[in-house]
Parts: sequence; C-alpha cells; structure tokens
Amino acid sequence: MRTDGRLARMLHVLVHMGLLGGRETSERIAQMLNTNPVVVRRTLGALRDHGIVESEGGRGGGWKLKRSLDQITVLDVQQALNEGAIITAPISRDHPNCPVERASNAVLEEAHVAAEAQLLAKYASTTLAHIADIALAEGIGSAHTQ
Amino acid sequence: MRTDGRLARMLHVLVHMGLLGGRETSERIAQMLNTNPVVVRRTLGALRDHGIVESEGGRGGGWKLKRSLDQITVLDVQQALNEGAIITAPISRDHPNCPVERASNAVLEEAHVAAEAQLLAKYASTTLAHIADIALAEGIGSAHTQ
DNA sequence: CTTTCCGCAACAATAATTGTTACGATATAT
DNA sequence: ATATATCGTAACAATTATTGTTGCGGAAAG
Repeated sequence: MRTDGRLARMLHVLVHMGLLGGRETSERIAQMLNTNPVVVRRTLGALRDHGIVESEGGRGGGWKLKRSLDQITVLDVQQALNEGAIITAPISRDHPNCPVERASNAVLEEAHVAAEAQLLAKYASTTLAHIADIALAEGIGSAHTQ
Repeated sequence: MRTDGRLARMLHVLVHMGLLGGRETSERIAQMLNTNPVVVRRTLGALRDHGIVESEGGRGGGWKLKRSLDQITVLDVQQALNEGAIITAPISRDHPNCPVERASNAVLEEAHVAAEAQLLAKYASTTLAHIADIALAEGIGSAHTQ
C-alpha cells in the first residue's frame, strides 16, 4: 500500500514558510516538495479551509501562513488533511453476525483506539515551532542543501 | 486505501479452528471468510511457515492448529503475516538532505514508534483463547448465524 | 488410478494517492 | 484594456498493495 505522505509534506512546507516569512507560490512550493503545483494547491487548499494558511490569486499572489509556527500543532495539520482516524483497525466484514468475527474485531478495535489516542496526544503537544527548532539545530533551516 | 484485512481474518478463522478442534479444508475456511480457497492457502501458508498451523495434502487433508488457542497471541499472527511495522510513519522523501524535512520526519517517526510499541504490547498480551471467551460469552461460538 | 486435497503461477479487479494536462477565474502591472 | 502571473478545478493516467479468480501440477488416501 502506498503511504499517504501528505502530512509529512505539509509539515515540511509549513515550517519552510514560517522560516521564510513571506508569500510563496504553488510553483516554488512544488519545487520544495519535488512535485507538481496542482498537487500543492490540492493539499494546501485543505489547510486553507481550516484556517492554517491563506491564498491569493493574481500577480503577486501565493500562499501565506495565517498563524505563527508556535500556534500550529501537528494535530491541526493532520485534522485538516484527514477528518477520519489516523490508525484504522484492520477489521473484517465477512460474516457480521458471527460472534467470533465480532470478538476478533472488538479486540483489534480496542487496541487501535488506545494507540491512536496516544498518537493524537503526541501530535497535539508538538508545534511546528518545535520542528523548526530541531531543523535549525541540525543545519541551515531554510535552504535545500541537496 | 483498502484496509489490509488479513490479520482480522486469520484471528477469526484460527479461533473457529480452535473451537472446532479438527482439521478444516481450504474450501470450508473460505466459506467462513466469504472468499476463495486460494486466498486462504496464500494466507494460511504464512502462518504455517511460522509454526502456528500445519497443512496436509491429499484426501482427508486440510489445516489444523499446531498450538492451542491459549498458546497463540495476536502478535504471533501479526508477525507471521507482516514482518514489517504495523503502524508506518507517513514520512516524506522529497529532499532527503533538507534539515526541515528531516526534522518533520523525525517527529513523526518518534510519535509512531511510541504508538506502535503500545499496540504491540497489547497484541502480545492478547491470546486467541481470550477472543474465544468473548465470542462464547456473546453467543454460540462455532456457528455462523448469518 | 481416481478422488480429494494443497501449492503455485499468472492475471484481472479494486481502491487510494500521486502526477499531469488543460482550461477557467482573478488580480496586478503597464 | 491588455498582458501576465496565480490560484481553482475537472479529468485522466500512473503507481502500488490487497483481493479475487482460473488453471495446472503434486501428493496422499482409498
């Protein structure tokens, strides 16, 4: 199964935008992400709908953070991208009335719900400013030294 | 993304096999799972390679548990089916040398590794006998009342 | 030696994200 | 006004993983 890379990509680009401070076009952001401007609009559009960034069309337009890095958590970004659960219990629906299938599913559900709760708590307590600090401690934060 | 239903399906069928006690053919197991005998062989084959079940060909053959239900944990089944991680951190690989991307990935990795550790602990402490108990408490455990 | 099993290869079906092209809408500069 | 730079969106191919299916071979029991 292909991994859904949207969360990581958005964290990456939002931190860059916070460090750079100005407005960025979909074209430049696409280069940061090694991808296409349309993919950027598609994904950043979801963040705009949740008040994390704002966009302006026309000459001189582009994308800008609507809050500072310390006011955005990983959880904010995650929830803007995916309204559903992060970790989905891999339950089966072959015989919904079979007590054994229901018991198996119930055990899996319980374990996954607990793991997801822990994950969400971690997401909620991690701000993008924290990520920026780690990046700055390791190297130059705003350049792609590739 | 389609959910990987193999773990839930295997828990389901292993508990049935434990409760029934005898040998089951791929054909009958496929009916329990609403699927095809080939899919059953494919998946149970992995469990055989890990010593959870055994198979015999020819007339009177089929599949049988190699250990009792209280000697098989959910973790055993999970690891037989998938050698990799259960929860994969959705990291990005767009600019591997970019400190910001690395910092984002590191934060995600750390959170997911912690969540997976909790999940594995839960899997390890849950036996198939436990699932069977839940099923028996709710209804008849060996019949498909559909 | 026939029937009943599993073993395995090959390929279509399904589902989700990503990548790409094309066209429209809008705002700015000249 | 008109050209230009941007986002907005629809449509479709590419990719990837599991599932479903068919077909043929091998092995064991009777």
